[in-house]
Amino acid sequence: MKELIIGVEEKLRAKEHKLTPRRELVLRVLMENSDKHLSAEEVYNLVKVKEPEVGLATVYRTLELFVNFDIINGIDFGDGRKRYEFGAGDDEHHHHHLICIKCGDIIEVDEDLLDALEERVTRDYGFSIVDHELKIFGHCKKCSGE
Amino acid sequence: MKELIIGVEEKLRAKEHKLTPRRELVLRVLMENSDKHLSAEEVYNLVKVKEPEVGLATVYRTLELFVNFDIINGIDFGDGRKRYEFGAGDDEHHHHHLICIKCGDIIEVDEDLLDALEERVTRDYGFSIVDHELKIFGHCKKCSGE
DNA sequence: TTAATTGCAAATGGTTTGCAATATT
DNA sequence: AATATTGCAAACCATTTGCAATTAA
Repeated sequence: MKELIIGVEEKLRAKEHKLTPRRELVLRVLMENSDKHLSAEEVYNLVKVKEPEVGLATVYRTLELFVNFDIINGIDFGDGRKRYEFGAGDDEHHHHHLICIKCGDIIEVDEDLLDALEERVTRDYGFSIVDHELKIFGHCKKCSGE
Repeated sequence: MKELIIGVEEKLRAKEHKLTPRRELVLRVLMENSDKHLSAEEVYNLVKVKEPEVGLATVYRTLELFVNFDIINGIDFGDGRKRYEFGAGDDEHHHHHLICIKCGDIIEVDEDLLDALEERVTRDYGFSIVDHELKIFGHCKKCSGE
């Protein structure tokens, strides 16, 4: 926990930005919910529990800042709002999402299963890959068993 | 061309909907640009060339209708608006997209390269797959050669 | 004291909706 | 006549932005 916060602080300071109390609050909420994929408004509501004075715009600006610093990244699960998760960091380790279309649960698949596919795309299409995003929709174990 | 239109008409009629002149106009624009991924507003502008009286809401409603009838599907390429393409139809044949982050070009990859991966997800996560969506971001051949 | 951060309210932009007018069955 | 479709303008909703007040270097 603590180390992560310090890590973020250093990351920001390295480019002349700071981890203000408000930003740290946002970071803490993200950390405490790293198993979820919170939307900006959900972060806002959770931040407000700790500090009711914080404005929604600040949350949006902080999330944008964190995205730009590769601390988190934003994903779109098709529900009309961006959601955030801690990024894979600099090590380019991607992960994928299984989205249950019944209960809305999101299951993370940590292994990167696309290596073979990426090779082919690179070779056959002359396309140099920077990033990818795989979403698999279906029914999770719980929801398919009924 | 003609056959596709008739096919759509039958598809709609089967569930008591009709292919009105306005809807056929939208369909024609989509067909004439099936190599692109038009947004609602782009469709609207192209429809207006043929028939300036058409309203934007009609275009949105028509696109929604076509999506519900599995004639087209909407995808989000991360540029803040939905884009549309003819669906794979009933045969469940998926395809993927390579998105050039420099020129914005979208290259379709017709083969479904995810079979092995899907098997693993089904087996290891007990997740029964309904659909998937793979977007690969990077530089296309043209843009990486400079 | 100069620049960055913040809260608020207003603006934005893609999309949806209420409603009255029009067209279809 | 009863129902579906359409255009228009207004509403919606997540997100962004202008600005004045506050805070930090």
